[in-house]
Amino acid sequence: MTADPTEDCLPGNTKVTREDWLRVAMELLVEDGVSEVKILTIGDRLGVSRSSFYWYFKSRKDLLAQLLAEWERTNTGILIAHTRLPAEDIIDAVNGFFLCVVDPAGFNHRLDFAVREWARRDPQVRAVIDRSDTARTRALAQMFARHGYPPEEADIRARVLYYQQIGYYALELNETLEERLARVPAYLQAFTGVCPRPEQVTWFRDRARAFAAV
Amino acid sequence: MTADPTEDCLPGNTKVTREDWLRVAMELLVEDGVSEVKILTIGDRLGVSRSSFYWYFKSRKDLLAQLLAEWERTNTGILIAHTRLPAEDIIDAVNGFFLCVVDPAGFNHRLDFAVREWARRDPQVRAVIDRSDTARTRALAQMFARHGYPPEEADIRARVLYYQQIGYYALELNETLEERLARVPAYLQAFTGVCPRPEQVTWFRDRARAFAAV
DNA sequence: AGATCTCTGGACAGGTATGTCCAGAGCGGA
DNA sequence: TCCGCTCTGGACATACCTGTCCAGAGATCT
Repeated sequence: MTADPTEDCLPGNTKVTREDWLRVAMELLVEDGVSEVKILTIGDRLGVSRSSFYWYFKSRKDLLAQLLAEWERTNTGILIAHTRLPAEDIIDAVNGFFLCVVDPAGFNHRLDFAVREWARRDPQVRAVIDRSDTARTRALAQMFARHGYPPEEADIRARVLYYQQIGYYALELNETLEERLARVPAYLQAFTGVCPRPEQVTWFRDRARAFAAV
Repeated sequence: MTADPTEDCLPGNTKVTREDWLRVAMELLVEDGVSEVKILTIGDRLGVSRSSFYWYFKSRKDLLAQLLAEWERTNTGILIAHTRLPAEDIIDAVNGFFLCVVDPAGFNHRLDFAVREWARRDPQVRAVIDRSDTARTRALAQMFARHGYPPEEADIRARVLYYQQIGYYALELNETLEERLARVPAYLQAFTGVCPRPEQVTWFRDRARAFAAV
């Protein structure tokens, strides 16, 4: 289904690569959750039999471990990087953080929730997530602290901001971009306690719309 | 396993009731998610064969529909009721709302997330959840509005508060009660923009600890 | 050309789920 | 007492998943 009909002349008898298996597995994880990451389903989408899978991977468990590593590398990495963008004041800093949640190439919230759901029934996955959540919250607290908030307040504001973002995505509201953008100044005020300047709101809205236009 | 050894003398050949099936199904939904709500598993826990299930229910789908209705009736009902508790000021009102998330007999966040996870792969469940989320957010906005916040600000504060709570539970942080209670004054300030009086913080902490002691 | 190495298809085994069927167990009423 | 009604156990059919095995297809190297 998703398999390119014009495959790039793979060597030998090869029809699909290990990366193909991983890519489709990740798609299924994001779209339908870990329980739907089935070797049979991926094979069907790729147009090959399951034997190919067992050539590249030891077992389904092996595949899932790769997906988890990929999640930690990308999602947590991207989020933390955005908390460290250069910023003149706290409003610009929060704007920078917001960028990664509206950027389609940034934080993948559907992947994040697929992994959280998975963790509910797998203690090892739970441990990996806990590590990421701690790192993310700390990075946000450092962001507030850099802009003059006392340690305790920086910690609380980091939690309110991070938990709220996670909560927003947990609800899967399917709001339009403009509905969200309309609330940006109010959110900035609520999260920082500071009133944003009009040009800061405009800056963020323009960047967000640019992502959507792509 | 969970079946009472001393069953209350049920009539005829009856070993378990329809309510037993529903109760254990709900336990499984809360603990392990909808994919683990299996007729075989419930039957094992009750110590009866699957035939009993098909006497009380048409199919697994039938059972799941009952569970969803039960969720909507309890979780959303309890949450909205807490937004309408009598309160002298906004701090007391938010305190009242917080009560239902620390009360073990109140809002069941594990059930809420089990249902949200379920909704990811079932559009009909999604529709039911959307209805509840809208009702919950609106009830919170009305709470802020009753205490003098202008409509737009009431809406934003409702969203920050509700999303943050959902986000907190989405992360499954497993904090201790005291860790959470230490942050209560800062949260109240962040959510309302008003500094709580010491006796208001004490009031909530005492109530929360009373629940934990049960 | 022939050997070799990589990868794939199809058959098979084993496990577990739902749903159907029917005989029969055990009270309660005529 | 015996009939009937409610509920249960166990067999059976069907489906779908993972994992194993092995023959063999197809490029590449010698």
